[in-house]
Amino acid sequence: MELDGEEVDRLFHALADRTRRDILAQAMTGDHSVSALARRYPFSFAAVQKHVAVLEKAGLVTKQKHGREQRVVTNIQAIERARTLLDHFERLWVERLERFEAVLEEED
Amino acid sequence: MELDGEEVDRLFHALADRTRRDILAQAMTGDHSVSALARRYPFSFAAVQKHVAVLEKAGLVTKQKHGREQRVVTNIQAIERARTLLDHFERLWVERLERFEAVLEEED
DNA sequence: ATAATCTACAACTAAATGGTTGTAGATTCT
DNA sequence: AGAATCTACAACCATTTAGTTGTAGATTAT
Repeated sequence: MELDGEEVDRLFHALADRTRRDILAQAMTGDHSVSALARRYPFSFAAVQKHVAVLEKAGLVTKQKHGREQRVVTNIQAIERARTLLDHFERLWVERLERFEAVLEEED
Repeated sequence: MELDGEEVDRLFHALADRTRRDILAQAMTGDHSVSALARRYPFSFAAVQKHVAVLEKAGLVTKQKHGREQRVVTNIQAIERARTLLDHFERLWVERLERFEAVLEEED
């Protein structure tokens, strides 16, 4: 598993904004159109539309057309992906600790 | 647990850069000074120093002075924190699924 | 003592980010 | 048919970001 790549950049960058995290949380709990989401924030429709686009490029959401509306649907796999990446970081740390403990064992 | 706040912004933003993720991975596997880290990248010392500062403000690393060196040490709790935040997102999604399933049960 | 190394920080630049307004095409409502 | 709604996208602006070079203070090595 690679910890580099622009895909990962986009994923964490999308999560690094309060409004986008809130939009994502909204989309997690129910289906909302872009304009329904936009009404919840003190920003223009276009601003919220851009945030959704950032989430979409990060793979965190997709859009489904329903008539004139565009429903924002979460992609739970992208969250799993982010978690897996963090797990790999943690493992590096744990493995180092284990190596350290192995050395202590030898010293006995 | 809050999913908002500038602290969280800083955390995910720090992770949203390939070089910083790599620096973090290096710091996870062993102790390195800032200049030792800087030598591994095709950037100036100052650039790497800034990346470390971003990681530090995000709480992902701390610095420990050893003589003229500054050792970069990871703070595993910050990674745990990020994982916990992602877990909360996932839970929103799962809870929604459960509500949905409960409705289906009722219909029987 | 002097030179080399490590760090901190300021000043600068180009590009990206997050917001705005405005225009225009689809779709739905009356 | 005409009005209202939803979306897409361009153009613009202010701020932040990620890089640079340069200067200066502390510490270590010769």
